[in-house]
Amino acid sequence: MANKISVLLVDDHAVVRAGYKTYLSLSERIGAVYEADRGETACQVYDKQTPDVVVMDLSMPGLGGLESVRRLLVRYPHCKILVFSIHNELVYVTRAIKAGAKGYITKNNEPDTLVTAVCTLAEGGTYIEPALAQQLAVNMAIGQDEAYKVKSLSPREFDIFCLLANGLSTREAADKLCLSYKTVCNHSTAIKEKLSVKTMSELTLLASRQGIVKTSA
Amino acid sequence: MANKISVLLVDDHAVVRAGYKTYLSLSERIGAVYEADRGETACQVYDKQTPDVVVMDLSMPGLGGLESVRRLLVRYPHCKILVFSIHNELVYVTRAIKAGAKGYITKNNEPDTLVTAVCTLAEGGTYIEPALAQQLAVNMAIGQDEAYKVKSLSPREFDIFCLLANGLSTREAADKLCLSYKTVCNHSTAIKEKLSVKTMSELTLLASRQGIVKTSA
DNA sequence: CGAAATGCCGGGAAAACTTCCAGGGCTTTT
DNA sequence: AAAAGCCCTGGAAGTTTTCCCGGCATTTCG
Repeated sequence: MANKISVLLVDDHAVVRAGYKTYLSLSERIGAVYEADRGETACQVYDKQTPDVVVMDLSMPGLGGLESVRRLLVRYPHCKILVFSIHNELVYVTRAIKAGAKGYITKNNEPDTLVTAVCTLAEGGTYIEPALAQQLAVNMAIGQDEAYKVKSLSPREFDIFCLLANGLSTREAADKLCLSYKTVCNHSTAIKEKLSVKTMSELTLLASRQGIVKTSA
Repeated sequence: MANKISVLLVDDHAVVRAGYKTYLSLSERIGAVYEADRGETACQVYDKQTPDVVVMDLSMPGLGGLESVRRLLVRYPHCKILVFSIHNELVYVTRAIKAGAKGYITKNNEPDTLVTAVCTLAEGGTYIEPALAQQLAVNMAIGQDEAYKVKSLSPREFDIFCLLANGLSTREAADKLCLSYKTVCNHSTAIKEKLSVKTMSELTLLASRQGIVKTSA
């Protein structure tokens, strides 16, 4: 039997981290559980502890989960990241995988699933929630729908898409991303082209259907 | 000193419930902590245990948090519900309060805040996260009730509002209404002014929240 | 009834925005 | 090394929006 698996939990809610930690500690295969409250600090903790697996929440203030995944991988190309999110939309799954995550499960699972996934990753495998993996397959087959089109956006385009759909003006989005306003304009045109919509309203509606913007509880 | 406060935790994530429970149990004022994994079961548990306070997550599969609040209140008009959500947007707060919740706090708070809120509700009070309560007050003062603003639109403006929010371009809306496109442009400006939004996306999001456009079947 | 208010319609000029095109830098793939 | 894709930017041209204006019809009120 190998050594116990060490885990780094990244989530901005202390309460939530406590819950995960409790469950992870129940498993005999899992040893130390470190914590970080956001992407920025995750790097530092990783540096010190070099955990076997990183469990990353997607929705966090600051960098956000996806960007955190990317940055971690820049510094530690071989680190194994399991994204653990509340979102069960396929868009997020594919984004996470493309960003370099080795696994994706939602928080709706039994706690055991988290342990299983962590172990799988520790052994060098990948773990994607079965239900989602299946949907993903079906989706591939159907091919030509909105989710597919959203997936066709480049990472940068997706960022801008989210901001614009949430009501930011071209200029505000540019400021937020530290880009020229013309750049965002050009991306915006490309996005509308790829999603085959003509107006910003259509774009927002599509985003709403895809669960990328939230309009109500 | 009164009896200890009994609490019912409603959240679909077992992992998350565990975290809350741990923290709640640290307080001497809090006694039994029951759990339910969704709105449907919350009623049953409430029936058996009649807890002093219900702590309800907003985003849940099935009924969803808001609807669960309403249903609980139908059966138990005096039950004290504290909504505990990740959302810090005012929309969610107002909806929760309208649904009959006695308190609202976000998950970004220190765990102690949850305890404080639970105690306040148990004593018959209300607890709304200070930062949000302040925003809400400001919001009221300014008169930013979205529904109210929509009503302030003239009949013609409302027509145009609907068309634009549904994704039509200014020109298409003009054609549809047999108007000069300049007219629609001018109306559009007035509409945005009245609704205090800057972009078409914001306008669409508002329309979506107000149920004026439908985003999903 | 006259006057004022409000809603509706659109023109012109100026400002803002988008589109189209072109180019440079970077990384990954072949 | 070449090709391809993404990202960023700028200029020029085209389009849209804004702002300000006046005209018209209806309603309200002194």
